[in-house]
Amino acid sequence: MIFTYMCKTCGCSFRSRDFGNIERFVEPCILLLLSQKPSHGYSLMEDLEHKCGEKVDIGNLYRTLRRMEMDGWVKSDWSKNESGPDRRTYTITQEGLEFLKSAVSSLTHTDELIHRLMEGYKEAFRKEQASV
Amino acid sequence: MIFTYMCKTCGCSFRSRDFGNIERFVEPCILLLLSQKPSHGYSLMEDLEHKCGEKVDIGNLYRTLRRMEMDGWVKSDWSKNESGPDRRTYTITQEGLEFLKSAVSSLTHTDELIHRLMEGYKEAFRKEQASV
DNA sequence: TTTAATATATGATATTTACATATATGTGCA
DNA sequence: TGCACATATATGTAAATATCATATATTAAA
Repeated sequence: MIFTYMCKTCGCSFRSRDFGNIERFVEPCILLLLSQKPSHGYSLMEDLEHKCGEKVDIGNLYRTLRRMEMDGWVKSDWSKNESGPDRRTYTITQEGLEFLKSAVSSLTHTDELIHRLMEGYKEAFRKEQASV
Repeated sequence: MIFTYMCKTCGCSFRSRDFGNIERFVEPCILLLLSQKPSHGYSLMEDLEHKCGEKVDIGNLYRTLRRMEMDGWVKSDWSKNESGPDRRTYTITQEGLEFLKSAVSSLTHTDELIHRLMEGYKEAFRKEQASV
């Protein structure tokens, strides 16, 4: 999800990610899915979209999973697949469960910051909203 | 706000930003403050912490303000200061007000994704929470 | 005169994301 | 057989963003 800006000084257009993205938000989403049952990258891609509302770049997802294994939050093993290429199946670890818990806690704080901004916005633009 | 990870394969430690950060979240916070009255970088730094709960790196803040001016969301003028160095005073523009509105809208979506994750977490770990 | 607070700015580096591309297996079909 | 397509994993490159350090200058206070 990207959108385009126009530079005011030289007129060139440039691209940026859509506003509101939480850095590495996909990681607790992956961990929550894996806490229910082990899975592999391609399947997680579909579940992330349908169950978590997260459209992810598949290349990024595979790199993220390898990094999460480096971090000790998941571990992986190859599993045979009769109806297609073999799969690298990921399982959540105790450390992964602990990070998931701390991530939910951090997101509570993020949520508070969002609400603080939205409340301030509502208060500042109350009259304009009333007139609409 | 940063925290430290330990690499599981080589034992090296490395640093990352704290979890839960929203990319460029400081920008709508700045715009909301400027929608109330024009201000300058150093003063915004203090207001961002006390009114918005956002501790910002001052170097990053000045660079962000210059970028926001490039984007057309604010404009700046130098103003004399008898009790210290002169200040670059920023004023919000109509485009800035429009971006603030769209940012609040995007953050509503971000908020939904956070709540979706937190609800899923609560449901998955209900028993553990009950036993604590 | 030296220190601290105020005030703005940039250089270097690390991290994360976006987009493109490479590789390989199994299924269906013409 | 040859081809397209879905499945499946992975990496190369570049852009965007954040972190940390540092530079510069003014005013006031110790």
